[in-house]
Order: sequence, then structure tokens, then C-alpha cells
Amino acid sequence: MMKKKKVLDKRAALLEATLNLVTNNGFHAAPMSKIAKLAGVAPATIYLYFENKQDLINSLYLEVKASFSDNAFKNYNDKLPVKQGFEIIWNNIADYKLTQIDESSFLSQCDNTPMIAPEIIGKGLKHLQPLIDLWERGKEEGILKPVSNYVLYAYAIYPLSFLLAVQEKDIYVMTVEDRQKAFESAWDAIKI
Amino acid sequence: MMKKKKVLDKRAALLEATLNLVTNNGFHAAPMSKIAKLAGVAPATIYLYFENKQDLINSLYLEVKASFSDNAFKNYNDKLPVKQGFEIIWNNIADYKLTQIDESSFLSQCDNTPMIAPEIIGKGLKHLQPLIDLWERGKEEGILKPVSNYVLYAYAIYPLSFLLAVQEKDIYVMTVEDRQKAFESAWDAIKI
Amino acid sequence: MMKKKKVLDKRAALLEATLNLVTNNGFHAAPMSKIAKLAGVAPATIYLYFENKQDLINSLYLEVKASFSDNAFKNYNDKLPVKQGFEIIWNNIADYKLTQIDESSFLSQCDNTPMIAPEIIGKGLKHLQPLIDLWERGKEEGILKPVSNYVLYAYAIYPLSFLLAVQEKDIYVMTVEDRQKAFESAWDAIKI
Amino acid sequence: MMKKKKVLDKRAALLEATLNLVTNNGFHAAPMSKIAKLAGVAPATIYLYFENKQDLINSLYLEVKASFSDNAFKNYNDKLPVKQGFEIIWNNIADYKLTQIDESSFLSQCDNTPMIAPEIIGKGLKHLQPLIDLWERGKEEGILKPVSNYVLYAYAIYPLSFLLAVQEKDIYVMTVEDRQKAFESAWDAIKI
DNA sequence: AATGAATGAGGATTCATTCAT
DNA sequence: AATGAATGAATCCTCATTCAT
Repeated sequence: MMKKKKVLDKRAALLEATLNLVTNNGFHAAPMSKIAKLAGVAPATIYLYFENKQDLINSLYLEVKASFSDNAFKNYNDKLPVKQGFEIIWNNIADYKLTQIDESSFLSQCDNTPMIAPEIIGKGLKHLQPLIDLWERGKEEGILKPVSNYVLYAYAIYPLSFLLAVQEKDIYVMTVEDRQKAFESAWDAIKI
Repeated sequence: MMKKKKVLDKRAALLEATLNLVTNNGFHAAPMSKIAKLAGVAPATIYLYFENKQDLINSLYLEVKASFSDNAFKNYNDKLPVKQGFEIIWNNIADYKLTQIDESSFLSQCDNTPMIAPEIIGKGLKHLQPLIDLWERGKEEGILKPVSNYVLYAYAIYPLSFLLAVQEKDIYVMTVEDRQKAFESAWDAIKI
Repeated sequence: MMKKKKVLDKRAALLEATLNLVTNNGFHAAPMSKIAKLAGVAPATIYLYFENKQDLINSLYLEVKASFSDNAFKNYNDKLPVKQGFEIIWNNIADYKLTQIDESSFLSQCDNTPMIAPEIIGKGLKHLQPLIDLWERGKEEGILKPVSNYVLYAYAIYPLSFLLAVQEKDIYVMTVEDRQKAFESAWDAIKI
Repeated sequence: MMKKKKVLDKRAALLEATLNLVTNNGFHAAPMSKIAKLAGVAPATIYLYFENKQDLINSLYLEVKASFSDNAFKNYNDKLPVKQGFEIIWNNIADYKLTQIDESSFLSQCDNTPMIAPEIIGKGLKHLQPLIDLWERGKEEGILKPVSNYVLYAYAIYPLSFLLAVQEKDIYVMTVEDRQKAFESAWDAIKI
């Protein structure tokens, strides 16, 4: 069990090192040798845990996406009223984007770049099903605009990515009121 | 004159080749040799027109950003009522994003990646001033929510990037009605 | 232990290959690829032992200079009378210059070319201190001319470089008597 | 004639530019493009005056060597007593080495490097014949040591190259007395 | 005579990956 | 399981030289 722990440690260290390097320097400036050094292992060791560099990146993407999604539904259950449920999810996501900055930047980079193959991106989206379900219910109940879920996502969730980006670049700091207003904008955009 | 034309041709061909390769393969898979081949010149020729790879990318970024911005204010003038002015700009941007797919993807990639230095990004933003002015006026007139322009951008314009992305991945095709509704969402998000 | 040996072998092989190529072809005609081939390793392997080409050249310079200096003081000790001590050193240097031809040519090339930075050249000079000490003593004892050590070096040691050069070009072969006379010229030049 | 002048100007400008660049940066950092720029002509123009880079370097070597030799025999005639004649030549050479620093450094670089083919070096030596003749006479008259002219050159003339080098590196400045003593060393070294 | 655009060949260096230990 | 030495292939970039004008 101690052994198992250590193994997981090494894998985790590699993923974290990759996250750091890719986020701050970009894919093309995150060589395997640096990843290994930052993780405290030998370059060859990476290949015990991952098939190759692409597999390492894919794995990281899926893990981060999973942690993002898990977080999104904290304290949420599908019996809540639509607006209340949405508010919980929106706040969870906002919290994540504004505090897990490296992870969020990494996801942005992956989602706007051909560095992750579409089928892997697709896998990562599975976890958001409860949000889709909520929106479908909202549309049935006549609370939400009858538009594609893509449009809902574009207006309700995606703007947070932009706010994260400017936040991270230190050109704008979001106050508590700003955040409340941002939520209202999101809701105004999708509510009927 | 013929000479001047040819020179511009070569520079333009290089920029276009770079746009194609970076958009479809990513920065790290767009080697100078491929760029040269696609542009129909020898690798060394690139260095007659650009200092180095970074300069080539920066130049491309600024040119595309400029074309994007120029397009955004087609038929717009700052005497128009706020909503009408905004609608024109929004539609211009939507047209651009949905038709100039390569250019739009490239800009997304640049804006979500450390591949362009912040100071160059800053330069590219200058051109959007008229939109900022319009928003300031809208807030003064009590038509728009009194929030940071970053928030307005996040909800009014940025969602189009997401819609472009899904559009491009063929997982969603936007109809004329969808688009009208998307505009309404944008407006609902920012109007008071 | 076997491993350690092999590692040293490779480093040494690289240094030797560099010595050969630079000596016979000049710095500008000693590409890393040729050095690697001559040393029997892949080009990338050079970078396991040296930071870059300049570091390789610098290292070689310092090693050769050290071997030159070590040799210069063979059988010498600072209790010997000035003339006798000088004769030993002079002969040691003459032996080195006339037998270690590649090494000597390489040093000449380094010392007459901007290929080695002044601070590295400076480092290489440290080892000659005992000769300087001997000369200072000789001046104190009224045996040597009261002139700068640079002048003493120019007349006592430096001429050997010229004799090496002509020797190497096969335009002149030095006999034992010639050599004895050369020593006398050196001594005549610096003695009072 | 004006035209002829201009032509010579361009050739001379190219030679001077080459001298500057090679002297200060070394052969491997004196690209044709920089030479052209420094001379104020287009790269292709070089090839109107010189066959290729090697020819340019060779031509420069021969011109500089000729100017060095011409200077060496200023005010000299072969009727003078040996010591007096030698003193004149020695002083001429010393003047040249200590004032025409770029030219002297360039010659040192050429003579200690495989950058000039031996047959070209040989050509350059022709001009020193009067010095050889003087030495032969000195040996016949029993004034000079009966040794090879190479040895005489090594001790009488070559040391000046070393003194130039240290002079140029600012680690030693030669006074008038130093210079007188240097001459005496040279004479002591070769006289019987 | 003079040029500046153009280039093929080659330069130093990096990198993902492998393999003997 | 873990490694560090090793590498072939590729990357960015430079350079001597040419050629159409």
C-alpha cells in the first residue's frame, strides 16, 4: 500500500509538473526533460506511467476536466428549482475558475488549440450532463429560452473563462459585487 | 510596380501559410520549413520578410486582429442609438467569426495561449475603442448595466467565440433564428 | 567503474576530435556534426558533456593549457639557480612545442584569435606563476634585465612558437645544435 | 579617371571592412553580408571585385603584408652597417605593429590559423628579402650568430607580435625606455 | 557596374523516445 | 520500478553565392 501510494505520487507529480509548465509556457515550451526534472524523476520514468507525450497531455486534460466537473456539482441536486440549481452550479464554476487558475488556464488552452484531439475533448464533456439536464428542465418549465444548449453554455458559463483570463493578466480584479452582477448577466442572458 | 506587387505577394503568402498551419496544427506543429513550402518559397526567404518565427506570428496576429476590428465597425457610426449601434457591431463580429473561421480560430488560439506576449496582445486591443466608447455612453444613458467593460465584453462578444468553436467542430449548425436569439441573449445580458 | 571509464572516454574523445579539427581546419570549419562523427558519437551527445560549442572550445583550451603548463615545470623546483631553473623550463616548453604539435598549434590559434574570451585566456595563464617568480628572483639577483615580465616572455618563450610553426610547415627542421643555439639566444636576450 | 577612382574606392572599402570585421570578430563572424553593409555596397557587388570569400581574404592578406613590408624598409639601404640597418628595420616594424594595430592583429590571425593557404603565406614572405640579405651579410661579417634565418626572425622580430598583443589587450603599456630595452634584447639575442 | 531578392546547403541546438543496467 | 546516457530526426536560423533587372 505504501508502494501504491508512492506510485500514485509519481504519476501525480508528473501531471502537476506538466500542468505548471504547459500553463505558463505553452505546449511547445514544455519538453519532457523539463517535466521530468520538475517532477523529480528521470525522463525515462515518464514512459512507465504514460505512453508518450500526447498520452500524458490527454490524461492531464481528462483529470483536470473531471476535477472541474466534480466541483461544478458540489452541493447540487436535481430536485432544486431551476434558478437555484443554476446559481449553485454557476457559483461553483466561478469559484473554480477564479481560484484554480492554472487548471482553468490549462483547460482554456486545450479547448482553443488543436493540442487535444476532438474525441478526447468529447470524453471530457460527459461529466457536465447534470447541467444539460437542468437546462432541459428549465426549458420545459418555460423558465429558460428555448435555444440550443450550446447557446446557453456560451452565455451562461463561457464568459467566466474570459473573466478568468483578464483576472489572471492583472488588468482587472473582480469584486464581490462585480461577481454578483456577472451572475445576473448570465441569468438575464438565458432566462426567458 | 510589378516588383512591389510580387513582394507583397510573398509576404502575404507567408502570412496565409502561417495562418493555415497554426490554425490547423497548432504553433508547435507549424515549422518554418512547412510554412515556406506552403507559401512556395525557400525557408531562408521567410527571414527577408520577418525577423524570426516569433515576429512572423506577432505580425500575423496584429494583421488578423486589425482585419477583425476593421470589419467590426463596418457601417457603424457613433451617432447611432446605443442598441442599434451595438446590434450593428455584434452582427459584424458574428459575421466575421462565422465566415472567417481560420482567422477567428487563430485569434482564439493566440488569446488563450502564451504564444503571443502580453504587450503585443495589448497593441491588438487598441482598435476596439469605438465599442468601449459606445458602452460608456450606454452606461451614462442608463441603458446598459453599470459594470466593467470587461464584464460587458465577456457577455456580449466573447460567447460568439464559443459558438464559432462548436460550429467549426460540426457539432452544431447555427440557423438564422438561433442567431437572432443569440443576439437577444447578448443584449439581455448587458442591458439594464 | 567501467561506466565512469566510458564516460571519461567519450568526453576525452570529443576533446581530441575538436583539437584535431580546429587545429587542421580552423574554428570555422569544425562543425559540431564533424566533431561528433570523428569522436564516434551522435551530435546530440556532445551536449551531454558540454553546454555548447563555445564551452567545448573553452574546456579544450583550458585542458590543453593546463597540460602545457604542467609539463613546463617538470623536474623544476624553485631552489635552483636562476639560469639552471630557466634552462629546465625552457627545455620543457621546447619539448612540448616540438612534439605536441597539434596542442601547440591549437594554443597559438586560440591566443591569436578572438575565439576565446579574454577572461578564459586569463584563467589559463594562472599556471605559469612559477616562471614569473623565477624571473622576479632573477631580476632581484641582478641576473636578468630589469624589464617587464611581458618583455621577458616575448623574448624567452614566445619565439618557440614561431619555430614550432615553421617546423610544422616542413620548411625548416631544427637540429640539436640549432636548439642549443636557440636557447642561448633566449638567454642572451634576457640576461643582463 | 573619376570612374577608376570610384572603382578603387569600392575595392578598398571592401578590404577595409573585411579587415575590421575579421580582426575584431574573427573569420567565423565576418559574413559577406556584414562586410558588404560596412563597406556600403550590396552583397552581390563583392563578387565583382573578388572571386569569392577566400579570394577576398587572400587579397587582403597580401595587401596588408605588402604594406607591412614596404614600411619595414623605410629609410633603409643595404649599404648601412649591419647593426644600424637592423635597428632601422626593427624600429620600422615596431612602429607598424604598435600603431597599425588592426593590420597587425589581422596578420597574426592569418599566420596562426589555417585560414590562409600556405602558398599564399609564402607569397607574402617574398617582400622581406632585404632583411634576409642583411642577416646573411651580418653572419658573413661575424657580427650575427651563425644560425638559421628562421631562428633570427624568431628572436629579433617575432617577439614584437607578442608585445603588440598584450599592448592591445590593455594589460601592458610600453614606454619609450621599455622599447629601447626591447630592442637591446633583440640585438643581444642575435648578435654574436 | 550594381543591386537586392532569393536560395540550397549547412550550422548549432533541442527533443521525444529508447535501452542497457 | 527506475534510471541516465544516448540518439536520430527535426527545428530555427545563417550564409556564401547567384541571378534577373
